[in-house]
Amino acid sequence: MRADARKNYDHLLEVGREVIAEQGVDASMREVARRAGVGIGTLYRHFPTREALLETLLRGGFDAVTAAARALETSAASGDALVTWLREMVALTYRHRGVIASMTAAIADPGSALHASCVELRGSGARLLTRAQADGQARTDIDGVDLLALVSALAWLNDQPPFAARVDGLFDVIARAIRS
Amino acid sequence: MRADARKNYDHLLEVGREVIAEQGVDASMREVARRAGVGIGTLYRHFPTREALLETLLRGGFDAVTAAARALETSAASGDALVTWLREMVALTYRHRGVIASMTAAIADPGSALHASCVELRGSGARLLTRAQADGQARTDIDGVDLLALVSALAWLNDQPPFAARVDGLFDVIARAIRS
DNA sequence: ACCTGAACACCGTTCAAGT
DNA sequence: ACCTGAACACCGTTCAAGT
Repeated sequence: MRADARKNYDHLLEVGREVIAEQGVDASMREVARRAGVGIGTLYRHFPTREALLETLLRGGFDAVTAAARALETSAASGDALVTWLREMVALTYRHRGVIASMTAAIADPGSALHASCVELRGSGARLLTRAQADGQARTDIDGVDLLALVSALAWLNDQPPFAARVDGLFDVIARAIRS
Repeated sequence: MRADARKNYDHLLEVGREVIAEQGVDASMREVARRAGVGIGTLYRHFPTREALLETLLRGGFDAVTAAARALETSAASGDALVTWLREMVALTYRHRGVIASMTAAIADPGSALHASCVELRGSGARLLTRAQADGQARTDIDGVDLLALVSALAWLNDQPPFAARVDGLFDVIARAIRS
């Protein structure tokens, strides 16, 4: 990549992160280009679709949680490990408003650039769940998909102004239900 | 209202219901006008904002659930009555994809035409919860807002293709958590 | 190679002009 | 009174033209 292109690429990512932090994942691509002081065509040259920009922005955070989950797999208390994962997932979505919608869309669409990261994320939670279930630390009538659904639901609540303040308490309700 | 205006009004509502059923609450107003065979200005004359059309379309269903909840308040088993209300709420949102987002937006915005209906809906659930709590049929560390949050989360899951198939099972997880 | 911005096909909403 | 559709200010995305 040419030096000027590299500079634009990096700057677009930086500005993109800023704008998404302010306005959520539905922020306008044109707005990103404008703020980056770059033609809209330049943005689309580097990121052929808005999902492509989002993907580059979000993958890091997703993979970090997956990595953290790997570490949790060998921790002592399997029930606590599971709840810690839940908490990290909610925190992840807290950092980027609306990200959970991107995640469920990516899971549903194998063609999405975020698909692999999301499937791994789900797998990391599923392994923690299985271990907790084997230890009698989690109810056995749910699986990894249900787990992701429950954490996604909490994340969604976090994005809804009338409910955001309740998420801490609701987290406990859900966490206790999972540990039953 | 003049006869021709009345006809347009009714037809717009009918077509609007159709389009929202097909495409969810994010459907295009222009599409509604086109299908109704009417100028876009005519739609905006009758419904000054997309929320106004949505409100007219949704209020009936909301108020029906509120009315049903009133009847449940005097039913025998307070715990079962609460779960029945939960089930009706999820069914309500099942009928119109995406309606739950309109509901939380309406709750957050007192200026919304749907605000009153939604607040009443929340109140109807809160009364059923209070009664169940008094009977020892529901956990006492949640209130009406938490209840609406949980049912909204289920409704949201119902709108997400990767999770929709799991909602029945997850409903039980949540319902049991509430009755604890 | 890379950048630019006009162009295309959309959107919600407004409003001057017609009946 | 009411209807119409061009107009405005947006959007995501594409692409011919420039450097």
